[in-house]
Amino acid sequence: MANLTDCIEEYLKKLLALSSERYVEVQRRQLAKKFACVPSQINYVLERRFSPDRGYLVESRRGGGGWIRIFRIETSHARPWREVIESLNGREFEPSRIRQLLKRMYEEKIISRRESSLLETVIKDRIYEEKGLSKNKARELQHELLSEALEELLKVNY
Amino acid sequence: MANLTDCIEEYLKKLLALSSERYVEVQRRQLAKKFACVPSQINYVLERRFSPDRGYLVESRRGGGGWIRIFRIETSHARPWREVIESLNGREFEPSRIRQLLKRMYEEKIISRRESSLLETVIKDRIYEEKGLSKNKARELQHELLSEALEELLKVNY
DNA sequence: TATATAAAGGTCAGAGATGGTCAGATGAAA
DNA sequence: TTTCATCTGACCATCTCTGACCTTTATATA
Repeated sequence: MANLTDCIEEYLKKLLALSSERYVEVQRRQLAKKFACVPSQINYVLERRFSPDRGYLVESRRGGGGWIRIFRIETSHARPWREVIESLNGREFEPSRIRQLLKRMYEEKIISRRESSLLETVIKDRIYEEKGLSKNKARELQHELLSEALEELLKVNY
Repeated sequence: MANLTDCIEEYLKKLLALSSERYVEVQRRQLAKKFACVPSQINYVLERRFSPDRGYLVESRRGGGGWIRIFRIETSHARPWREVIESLNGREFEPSRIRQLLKRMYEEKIISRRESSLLETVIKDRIYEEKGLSKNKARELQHELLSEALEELLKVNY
C-alpha cells in the first residue's frame, strides 16, 4: 500500500465492514502505535477519509479510557436538497423562497411537518431584527444555520 | 468497560432501574471498596453523571450510618420544557447545558432524535463566531431561536 | 449531660490519560 | 517547479482518578 493514510483508511473500513455494531470504536494512541505513527496522523485520516461528505460521522471522548467512534451513515435523498440550499447565493436566499423549498421537502416526505416548522423558525427575519442585526448579517446567519441544520439531518439516519 | 467512571455509572443506573423505590441508597465507602477505588471517585461520578442537568438529584448524610441517595427526577408537566428553557437567564444559557436538556427531552420522547439534532444546530457557537457576532449577541440569538422553535413545535401536529 | 471518639461523607488541587489543533516539514505528482 | 497531499511534533483541552485534609453525625463514656 502506497501510504499510511491509505493503510489506516483500509484498516478502519475493514473493521467497520466486519463490525456487527453500526460503528467501530478505536483508541487514537493504540491505532497510532499499531501503524507506528504520531497520533495526530489518525486525525488526518479521519478528516480526509471519514468526513461527512464521504458518509461518515466521527465522535470522540478525551481523558482516561477515551475513544474514537466512526459511524457509517446512510446518505439519504435529502442530500440534493441541501446542496440546492447551500448553493443559493445572497440575492437568491430569500425567506419566502426557502419556505417554498421547505414546503416541497415536506411534500416529498424528506422532512416532517414539525421539522419543517423548526427550520422555518431559523429563517424568520423578525428574530434577527429584534436583536439589531443588519439584513445582510441576518441573511448570512440564516443561510449558514439552515445549511448546517440540513447537514445534521443527513447524519441522523442511523 | 473502559473506565471506572463508566462502570460505576452503569452500576448505579442498573440499581436505579431495578429498584422499586424512586431512588437508590448506597454507602460511599462500600461502593468505593466494591470498585477498588478511593471514595472521592464516587463523588466524581455523582458530579459528572448524576447532575441535575442530567435529571438526577443526590442527597447524602455524613457520620456513622451515613448514606448517599440518588433520585431520578421526574419530568414535571407542571413546568413545560419550553418554559424551563425560556426562563434560563444569561449565565445559565450555556450550549453544553442546553444540549443536556435536549438530550433529556429526547429521552422523555418529547422530541425525536432528528428534531433534537436540528435544535442543537441552533446553539452551535461556531456558526455565530464565523459571522463575527459577539458572544453576548450570539447567546441572545440562540436563546430566542430556541424558544421560538419550541413554541412552534407546540402548534404543529405530525 | 458534656465530651471524646469513631465513622461516615465532602472538597480541592494536582497527577495521569486521552484526544484535538495547527504550523511547518516532507514527499509525490502534474 | 509548483502544487497538493501526507506526515510530524509541539502545545492545548478535556476527562479521569487519587490522596490529603476537612466537616458532619452517631455513639460511647466520664
